[in-house]
Order: sequence, then structure tokens, then C-alpha cells
Amino acid sequence: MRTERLPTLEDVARVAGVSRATVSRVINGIRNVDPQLHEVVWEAVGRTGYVPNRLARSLVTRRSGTVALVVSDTDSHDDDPFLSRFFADPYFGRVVGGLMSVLRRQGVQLALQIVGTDEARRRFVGDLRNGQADGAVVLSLPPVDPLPRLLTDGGVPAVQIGRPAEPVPIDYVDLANDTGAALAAERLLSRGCQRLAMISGPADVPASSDRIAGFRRALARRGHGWVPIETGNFTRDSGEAAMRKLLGGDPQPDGVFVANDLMALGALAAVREAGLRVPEDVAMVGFDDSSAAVAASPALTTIRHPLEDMAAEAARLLLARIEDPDMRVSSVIYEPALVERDSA
Amino acid sequence: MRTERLPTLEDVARVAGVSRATVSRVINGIRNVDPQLHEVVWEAVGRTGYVPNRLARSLVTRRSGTVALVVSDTDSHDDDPFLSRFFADPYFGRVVGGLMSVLRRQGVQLALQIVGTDEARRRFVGDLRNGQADGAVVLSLPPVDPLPRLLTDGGVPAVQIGRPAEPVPIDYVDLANDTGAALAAERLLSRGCQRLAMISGPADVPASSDRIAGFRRALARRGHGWVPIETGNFTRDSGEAAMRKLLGGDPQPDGVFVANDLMALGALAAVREAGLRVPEDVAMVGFDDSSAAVAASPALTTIRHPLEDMAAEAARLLLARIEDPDMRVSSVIYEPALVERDSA
DNA sequence: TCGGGGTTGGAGAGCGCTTTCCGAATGTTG
DNA sequence: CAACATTCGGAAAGCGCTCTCCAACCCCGA
Repeated sequence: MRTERLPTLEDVARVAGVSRATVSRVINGIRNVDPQLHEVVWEAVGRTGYVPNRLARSLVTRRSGTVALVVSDTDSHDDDPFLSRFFADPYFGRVVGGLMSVLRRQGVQLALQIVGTDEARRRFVGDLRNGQADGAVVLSLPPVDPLPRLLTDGGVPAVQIGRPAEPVPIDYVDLANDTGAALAAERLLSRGCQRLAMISGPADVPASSDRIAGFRRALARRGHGWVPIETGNFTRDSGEAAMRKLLGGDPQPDGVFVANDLMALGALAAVREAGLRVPEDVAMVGFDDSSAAVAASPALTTIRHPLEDMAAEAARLLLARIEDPDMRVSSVIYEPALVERDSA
Repeated sequence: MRTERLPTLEDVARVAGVSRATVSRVINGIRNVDPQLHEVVWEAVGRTGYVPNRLARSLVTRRSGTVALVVSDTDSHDDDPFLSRFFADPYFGRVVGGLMSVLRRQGVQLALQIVGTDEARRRFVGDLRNGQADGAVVLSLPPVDPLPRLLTDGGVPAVQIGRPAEPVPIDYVDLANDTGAALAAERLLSRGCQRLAMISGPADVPASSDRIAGFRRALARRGHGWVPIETGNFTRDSGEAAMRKLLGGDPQPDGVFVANDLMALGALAAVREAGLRVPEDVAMVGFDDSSAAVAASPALTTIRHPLEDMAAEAARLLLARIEDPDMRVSSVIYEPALVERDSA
């Protein structure tokens, strides 16, 4: 069976006794076709087991029925351990799941791309302009990423997940990171914590700086001034290290907002190591509501965000822009929620 | 910039003052081309910003430079909550990461597909035979899946991750699930547990039945007879329920092997609820070494498997089969390892 | 000087599909 | 019944590329 040629339009046409053009019309549901012929053609399609060749079709229509999910990284070469960690994190899968939930229904395919160099980005944009995919969902790893600009300049429909660090006229969906941080601050305050602190992510990534800003602003509004902030890099170990530093400081914090659950896991360990209890001595709220939050002990009070919904919206936005490239550039911001558990 | 046509081979040829054919030869690195012309052509390519149109190229070469990662489900229709859980699980991402680590290096793209119905499967195979992708990596969700057979019958290069439930002449990579279970059994035994039990996954999925068989066999070899086995479905809650049943039984187990970490989390809760301690009263070993294992309290002793490596090997296997479709069908089995932590 | 073998590069035929353009057939009206 | 509008289906021109032929040309020995 291997090498046998698949039936083409031509074959179906022959079987149905009509021309290629007619078969094409029937398959694509263009009216102007006698209902009788219509039926004859469909039968021939069934009989031959014909499956349209998407490649050939795309070549002429300039529509591929595919969108690309592009992970944009900088200077990453082949064995980037950071990338591998990125894929292992549920974040990636949740995005894919959210995208798929809407794309699938529209019969749109998802192609995955990683671009780690400027050359790769250039080719990627070229491929899209060549019709390889109809648009792109962008996942930026580095804080500042040239890709969104390249895409918009190239006239490629694109949606970014997460606010772009630099202003670029691109559609995006994002989380109200500042609101989430404020939620955390209020939680800590309302349980009576006096000496707050924060463990943040890298200050140059937007999600991170928004969380810092939101936390600070919420405290300021409640009359609290400066608070110590230690910077981690979203890994467990960096959270542990940061917490150690915080605990060694003066005053020792009695309430900590940690910018993601993974770091909070490390922070929890550091607190335990110091012989202190959570939440009695140090209250803690995380961010993400990852599976680690439930597994942690004590279970983590944290901030949940609807990543699947966000990704689904990104897909819808992208589809809309593909349909109408002149649509006004827009962004959709989702609100996070506090999940109360045992750590604060 | 939006609608401007991209340069084609023809354009490059005109700029370089040669024929289309020559440019094609240069781009594809076919010798037989005067070094001087070679240079002229490359310069023209640079000057025009030419990017080959993959679609057009694939149409004629019947090679797409793409492989498909297909998630095969049955009777799943649009909003399958199970599917969404599947994507949120690190399993999916780790597979993608592993695949990408080798595909990327070869300049091969990954396309993601979900097929939930027989019709979808049929079209999928048709698309592949039409050259949409050069091969497929199969991830089967249901215990028995018609897709592998369809693929091999259609002569489509394919590799499955995980042993197929029914014998199908398809390449696959798998984990020595039985060895992993045996490792768990030995650990429990060697710490002096007398009354062992197991919480398994659905008995009809191969990974699950292999773990059951491995566990039973290891115990038998050490002279232990029948042990109670409760069946869960790999979710946290099912693990909790199963553990409750086990604890209500007689004799009450003092050592439990749980077929994945997520269920172990639930089991841990059930033990705590019963007022018992882990590992003193009940020792527990999980499976997967997921991030939940570290976060759990006590941290889970568990079985680690090299999923990224397995996926990478799957990619290599697939590439090899694409290269040589007549290659002997093969499978690669990976050995798991015990990760000692606090629960056993 | 001529002919043979080996290179090079161009012309052109597709890959499988969509879609414009037209002629034929049918229906409608005065 | 002529004149026109309307519907329908076929022929054929591409979409951008690869690759098989084949003609032109080179170098060499006879």
C-alpha cells in the first residue's frame, strides 16, 4: 500500500464523469452546481477515498488552515536547558490546550516552532508570509523580543500571550498581574502581617515587573512604605535562596508574597529550615495555582489565573485578525483570583 | 508591506541573470554549478530577501520537513475535560520538549494534531499520505487505539510513545514499567513492610497493566502471595478514594505502591486523614517523579523515567524510518530508577 | 583539425489544486 | 418565436517549485 498514489481530483472527476473544476466546486461547497451532479460527485469521492491535498490547495488559495505557536527565545542554541524546563512546566501545555480548544473546532491546525536566533526569526516570518501558516501565537521567553515587531512589520497576523515589553502594535492577551499581586498583599495584610516582603521574578520581564508594581502599589495604598524584595528566577532553588536572605534580614518578615508557586516551594523549605512555621510565623502567598500549590505542605494560598481561557481567547483573536487584517489592534486582560489554602 | 508579493525563484533568477533552474540548484546545494554563478545567485538571494516557499517545494518533492505529533483519543468531542487535563500535565510538555530537542536540530517542524473520531483519524492518515507531514509520533490516550494500525496500513512512517495495546508492527519507545514496579516492591520490602498493597491505574492501559504485573512478579519472587490492588484512574481524587478503601480493609497495609504521583498525593491525604503517619505506619512509593513528588509532604519516594530521552529517541527513530521505510520494526525500552525521598 | 567525453545551464513539464473566463443550455419575457 | 437573462460546467491558466531532458560548450587526445 505504501507507494500507491492517492486519488486526485482528476481521478474523482473521471469516476464521476465530470471535470476537475466541477469536483472542486462541489468539495468546496460552491453553489452553481446541479444537485444531481452534486450527489454523483460526493459518491465518487466516497468510492475513491479521496482526501484533498492541503498543500496543493494552500499553494493556490494562500490559506493554510494552520496557525503557528512560536516560542521565541534569544541566543538559545540546541541544548538549552532553560527551554527544556519551559516545556516541562504546565504553562506550556495549558497554553496548547487552550489554543487547541478553539482551533480544533474550526479545523485549524497548530504548528509548533522554536526560534532562537535572528536568522531563525527572519525565516519564520518569511515562511509565514509564504503562506506556511495563516498567523502566529507568540510566546516570548526573553524580556525583550524582536519577533513581535518583525511579525507586525511583515503584515503577519499575530497575537502575543503576555504583554510585550516594548510597545508594539500587536494584539495580546494578558493577566492583570498587578491586581493579582494586590490580592496577595491584601490577604497578607488582612491576616495581620506587619512586616511584608516579596520574592519576585526577574525585574525585566513584564509579568514580573507588573507583579512587583502591583504589590508595591497595594501596600502604599494601605500606608505601608518600603518593603524588601528579593529577586529570583522562577525556579524552586532561587526561591529558597531568596527566602534565606529575607529571613536573615532585619526586620524578619512575617508575610511574604512569592511571585510564583515554584519559588514558593523553595521558600517554604527555607522557612522550615529556619525552624519557623507557616503560616504562624511567616505567612506566604504564591502565584499561579499550579499543581505544586496543592501538593505543598502547608498547601499554598495562591493566585489563580485562567491560562487556558487566555490562550483560547488568543486563538479567537488571531482567527479574527486573519479574517480581517485591518481590525483595530486590541488586548484582553484577565483577572486573577485568590485561592485560599493553608499558607496564608 | 502587507500585500506585497514575496520574491519568488523567478525574481531571484532575473536579478542574478540566470534561469530558475539554476537558482534552484544553487539553493539546494546541487553541485554542477560554476562557483562564480553560485556566488552571484547567493547575492541575488540576499538582495531580494528570498525565502523558499515550502509549500510549493513540498508539493513536488513530496517531503514536507514536518512531522506530526498526534494525540489520539476516542469519542472525544470538542470540550473534553480529560483532554484539557492531559495538556496541563507535564507529560505532554516533556514529550514535546524531547521531540523538539532532536527535530529542531534537523530543521524539522512539529505539527500538533488531535484526532478524536474515526473520521478524523481517516483524514489524518490521508493528509499524511498526501505529504502534509513525513511521519507521525503517536500518543494514544485510550487503551486500545485504531490509529497505529491505520498508520502502518497506510504506509505512513510512525512511532508510538508507549507500547501499543494490541500487537501492531509499529516502532515504539517505552518504559520498562514492570521493572519500575519491581523497584518499588523491593524498596517497600527492604524497609521491612509486611503487608503490601497497590493502587493501580486502569487495568486496560498497557503502562498500567505492566506496572501491576511487575509488582506482582517481584513480590512472588520474594515469596509473597496475593496482595490487594485498588484501581484508580491516575487522578488525585481516585488515589484518595483507593487509599481509603485499602485502609478500611483487613489486613491494613503498611506499604503501598501507587502507580503515579498524582494518585499518591491523594493517598497521602487519606493516610493523614486516618491519623496514620507516612512512612512510619504506611510507607508509600509513587511513580513518575513529577514535580508533585518533591512538593508533597513527606516528599515522595518514587520511580523516575527519562521521558524527554524517550521522546527524543522516538524522534530519531521516526526520522530513520522516514529515511528508510523498509527498516526493521524496532522498539526501545528505557529503564526507570528509584528516587529515594521520605515516604518510603 | 576533428570527435568524444564530461560539464553547465536552460526549457519545460509537471506536483494537485482553485478560479477566471466562456460557451452551451435552460428559462423568461414581449 | 425571437431576444435576452440566467445558470451551469468545462478548458485552461496559473500558484512556486523541482528535475528531467537536451543543447551548448569545454578540454583533451588523435
